[in-house]
Amino acid sequence: MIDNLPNGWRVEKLGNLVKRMHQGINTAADKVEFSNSGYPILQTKNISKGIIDFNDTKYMNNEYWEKYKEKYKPKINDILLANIGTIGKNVIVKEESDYLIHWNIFLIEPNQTLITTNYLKSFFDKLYNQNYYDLFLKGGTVKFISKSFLIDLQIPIPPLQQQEKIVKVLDLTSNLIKKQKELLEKYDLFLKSKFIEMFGEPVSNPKGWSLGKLKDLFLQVNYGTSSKANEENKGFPILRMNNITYSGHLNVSDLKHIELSEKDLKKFILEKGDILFNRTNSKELVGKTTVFNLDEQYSFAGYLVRAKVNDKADPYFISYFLNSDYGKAVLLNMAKNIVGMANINAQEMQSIDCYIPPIELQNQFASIVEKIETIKEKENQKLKQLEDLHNSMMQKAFKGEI
DNA sequence: TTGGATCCAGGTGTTGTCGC
DNA sequence: GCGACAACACCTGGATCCAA
Repeated sequence: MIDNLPNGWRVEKLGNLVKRMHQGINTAADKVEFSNSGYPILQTKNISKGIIDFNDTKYMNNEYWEKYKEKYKPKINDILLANIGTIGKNVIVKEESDYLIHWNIFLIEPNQTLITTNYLKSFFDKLYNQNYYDLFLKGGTVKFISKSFLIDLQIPIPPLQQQEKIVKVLDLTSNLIKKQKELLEKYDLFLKSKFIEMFGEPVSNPKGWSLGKLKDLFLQVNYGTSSKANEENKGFPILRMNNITYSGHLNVSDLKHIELSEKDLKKFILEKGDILFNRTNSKELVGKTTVFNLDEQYSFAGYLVRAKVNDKADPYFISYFLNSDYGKAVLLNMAKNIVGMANINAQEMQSIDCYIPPIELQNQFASIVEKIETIKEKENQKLKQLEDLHNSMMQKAFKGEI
């Protein structure tokens, strides 16, 4: 895995670079009883977003805390590494706080005279990005990485000063990625606030637009195909529920295909400007809406509803209306829970109350959306380039090439 | 067209077992 | 007895089938 390192570098096993490295408290083996208050026990899910998130933690009482705090309480500059679930996700402990870690997390205290916390974290991140851990998973139904794997993990070690330099370079590209993502989020926020600025809050209708129902704005509504999709790329790509994001964008990174007869082509092939509405999903996700705006020919699945607008409405206006806070609240309230799933049928969707601003104003909004979407596409390409650059830098960094 | 039922996959928490 | 590991259980999102 590691060869041809520059002068001054060496390869060392992780086990020789840490002061302590062990899993957290085994609540089952140690017969720890959880309680509703007391000291939090951090589990994998609490670090899976790359930060320490205390939401949805379990607690232990004072008796257990006193017994286990010495061993299982993280200190500043320790690294917490997920051992199960989102394996390899890790965070640096930056603040002193009273909590313990569950055994699904490894607590790692780097020996700062040999390796810096930031350098080790960068190395863990590189392995995670490369899916390296997947090669060494153990376990049956539930996979995990073992302590022996971590102890023997070979790490290229430059002098401390160079470790800091490498971290700085990698921080540079990861900060650029972070800023690029923030920029993209700002474009979305801009469009949401532009919608409110131009049309007013839907719930109060401060501009006094005429009122109606969504069905007043539709020319045609129909369900997608109920035929089974294939993964052999046969036929047309088919949009499914996972191709519509919660915020109302199309994501075609994961596609299946479907073969359509001549008769079904007209019925199930999308046209630019079609609205897609997710009728069946979990309660929170049902009602995801987007506008189809791609040049290629796509079909759509039966749990999506396609609506074509009449001359009173612009599809972007309706999509942003349904994806507004008001729209989401209406949809959440309307969704009927089936077993594990929720549903809003086409009739119910069309019965949603809405205001109807002049079509000229809606078109003006749509034109702004299209301009922003064009800019976002370019910014997304930049983001992809930055991510490629960051990955390439990580590869080079740990070979001593930067 | 609609929605109830079921299945599957992935993620995560809990419990059991084995070897040192 | 303890730690490491294996397996079971459960939850959730997503996909599909099928009867009405």
